[in-house]
Amino acid sequence: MPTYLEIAVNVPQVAGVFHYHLEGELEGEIQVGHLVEVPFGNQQVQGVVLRYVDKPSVAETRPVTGLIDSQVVLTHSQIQLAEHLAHATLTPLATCIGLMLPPGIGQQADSLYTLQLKSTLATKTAASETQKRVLGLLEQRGPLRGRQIDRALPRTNWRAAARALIRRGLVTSQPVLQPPSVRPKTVRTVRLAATPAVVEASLPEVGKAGSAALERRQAILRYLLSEPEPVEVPWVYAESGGNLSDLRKLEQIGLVRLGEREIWRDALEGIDFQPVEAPVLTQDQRTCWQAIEAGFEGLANGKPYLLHGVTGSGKTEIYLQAVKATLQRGMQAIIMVPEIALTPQTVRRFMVRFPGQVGLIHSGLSPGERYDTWRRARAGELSVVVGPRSALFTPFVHLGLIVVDECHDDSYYQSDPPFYDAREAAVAYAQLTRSVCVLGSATPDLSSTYLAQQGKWHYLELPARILAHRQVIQAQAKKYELASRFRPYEEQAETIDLPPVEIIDMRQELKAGNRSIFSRALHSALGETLASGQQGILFLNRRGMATYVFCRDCGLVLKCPRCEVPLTYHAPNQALTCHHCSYRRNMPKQCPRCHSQRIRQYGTGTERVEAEVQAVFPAARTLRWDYETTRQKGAHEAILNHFISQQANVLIGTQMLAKGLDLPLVTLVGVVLADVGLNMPDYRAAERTFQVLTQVAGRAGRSPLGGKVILQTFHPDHYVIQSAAGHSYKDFYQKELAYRRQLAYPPYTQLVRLEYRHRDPLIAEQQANQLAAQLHTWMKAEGYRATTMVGPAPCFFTRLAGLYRWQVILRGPDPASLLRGRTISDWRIEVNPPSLL
DNA sequence: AGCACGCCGACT
DNA sequence: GTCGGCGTGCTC
Repeated sequence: MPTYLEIAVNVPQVAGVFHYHLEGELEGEIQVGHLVEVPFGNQQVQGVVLRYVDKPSVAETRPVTGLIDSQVVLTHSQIQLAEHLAHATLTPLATCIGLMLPPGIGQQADSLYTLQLKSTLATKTAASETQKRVLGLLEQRGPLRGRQIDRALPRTNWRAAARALIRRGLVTSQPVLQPPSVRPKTVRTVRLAATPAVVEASLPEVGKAGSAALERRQAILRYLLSEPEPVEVPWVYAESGGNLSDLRKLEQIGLVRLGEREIWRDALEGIDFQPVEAPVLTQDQRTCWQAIEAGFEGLANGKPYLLHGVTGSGKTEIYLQAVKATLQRGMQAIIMVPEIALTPQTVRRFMVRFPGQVGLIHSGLSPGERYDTWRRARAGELSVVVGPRSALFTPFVHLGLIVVDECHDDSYYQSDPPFYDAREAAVAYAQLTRSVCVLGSATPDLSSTYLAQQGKWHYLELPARILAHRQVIQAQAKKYELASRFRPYEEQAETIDLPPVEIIDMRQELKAGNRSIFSRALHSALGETLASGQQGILFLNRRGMATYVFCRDCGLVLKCPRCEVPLTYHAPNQALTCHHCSYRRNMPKQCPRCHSQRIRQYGTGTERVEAEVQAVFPAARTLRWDYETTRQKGAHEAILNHFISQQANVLIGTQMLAKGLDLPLVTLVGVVLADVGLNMPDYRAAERTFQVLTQVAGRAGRSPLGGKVILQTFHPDHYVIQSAAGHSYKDFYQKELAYRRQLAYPPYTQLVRLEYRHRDPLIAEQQANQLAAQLHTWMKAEGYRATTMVGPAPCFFTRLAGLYRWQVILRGPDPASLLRGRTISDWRIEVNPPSLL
């Protein structure tokens, strides 16, 4: 009776699982989680063993043909997580498993195409253009793999042509499966292979008398006589002056044996950190910590903790306590951060507190380094991993804690296939592994807070801004010869209020004849800041860069009469379009409300702001921090250091400014136009604007110098502007929640977004209409009465990389269930995406 | 009729 | 990803 296995094959298009049996020497060797090689159709492919089965689902199973890595690649919990993701995101299981393998391990099947000898003649009789191109390519470059031909002949259906050639016997194809492209790094070692007495006796005979080789080999042997363990060969070379050919010669004689030892490629190697003691917690922190500590005792009921704490309230210290508790229990921790480059300060605190136990994952790692971090975690050599969303897939066997720092950040959502939300996955994974899960933010997503309010998550709050310990503050105050604006907070810490926010009505500025992008208030505040040697930040909401149309006199924004979504201005034909329903109209000559002529599109970039600052304050040293200036590796850190070391005094930037940076000497934050983001045609536009304004306002006044925020807007009464200016999350939450309920958007419904891309706008539109009709049929047939369809309509960013985009949105209690089990090829399907642009 | 090509479904 | 089966449209 053979052993049967259920295996997920690594073929991205294949959703199902398949049954195989074991035979020969593999019997008894293969475990759940192993990466194996199996036949699949005509090909050899990789597969992951999911479970043993008693009865295969088919009469005839085929055998597993090889074991690719002797260690398992997935833990049992990871297999469960992959299954959860496949279900929740409508993604094939094999694709979800692919997320969990470090890059380089997973290899997909391919074919090697070889030209047959009679080809020269055949080239002439080839029927089609594509066939001729395939033959020509093979003639020129010899046998090629499918992926190489893909690169040489993009956007051709060369596979069909190749198939015809194979049928005619002009070309042969042979299935190939490449071995993993990453392997453990090893170093050569050497040890004595004979007894010391034998070695001593052989010393005079290991080379020609008087030769340099003899001396070198003798030195090698003498050194090895003093070393009982195998020694890495570079040491031997350094000690003896010998080389590899000497070692080979000695091995031939039988005096030494060469071996190999695995070594880790460690990106943190050579960096020394002094361990730092944990500070005493404040009362608020203690309360939060006690609740989380109960989770470690199994009292969390599997519910995650939402840690809501204003900027600088000490959330990281709570995470550090949780990590400490995890390690004390012999378990491991995953710390997710939005983007390492933007949060160097947070990352450093983990490395300093737990020296030698922390692994970092970031985009700068080589595949080999990433693979080694993954292997060290699997081998139990690391206990803490800090990284972006992919850090969740670290193969820890005894996971005890998952932290999601700045959990409101959109980078936790992978917006390319396979689409998944690392926050949702983290919560699910914590439940599967019975780990404690802590999600922290100063501005949690509405949906997260809603879950906490419903009692489905635990809610913890850190309301006070604790910026530093008393001694630090007093030292700073002394340095700047100032009376501190901090107040004592409990015994050890000091607190400071969030900075005051001044709302500037830009309509009044225009009426007063000020047409500059700076209001008079911002102009004078910036002048004062520069004059007193302090630093300022000017923030632009780049997402709002899309050109919408509004009236400079009354603030009216032109919206779609059907969708209540701002219309978007398109320069080429001067038309306005709704990106939800395709409504179009011409650009009006005057404002429909106040009949002012001053109605036009709006958009401003960082370059323009920088130029403006320099024009008004020629002595200002400006620094731009945006997509353009941070493309180079290490640019984030360079810009940050430049600013922190006061080589610049005005930092002009976009979203990145809102991430958890600690810039202590910033006393002024100017938001050039607070409402741009509000007018994006997206149900979360208000939420995102509130989050970014709150976060950026939190950058000001983090030192004894204090600080203030100036918020320029055309909508001074808008609830987002008002709540952000008042630092009132609760006000915003309540108002926004009411809107969501009214408009049936999350958290009251779930969404599925289906997107189609094509070079030809007409084909994209046709496909969208066709799918919409199909969805209607399914919804009707299966009684999806509470589910509504929005669209089809062109996406907000209509054209991306030369492709036209159309979308259909499904909104209802569980729209994903309508699509589960169906295949909709060529469409990108997202479940609960954070944005509908 | 014979061939190429596109589409679809199966692959354990 | 490959393959076979099928329908369509072109050429002989």
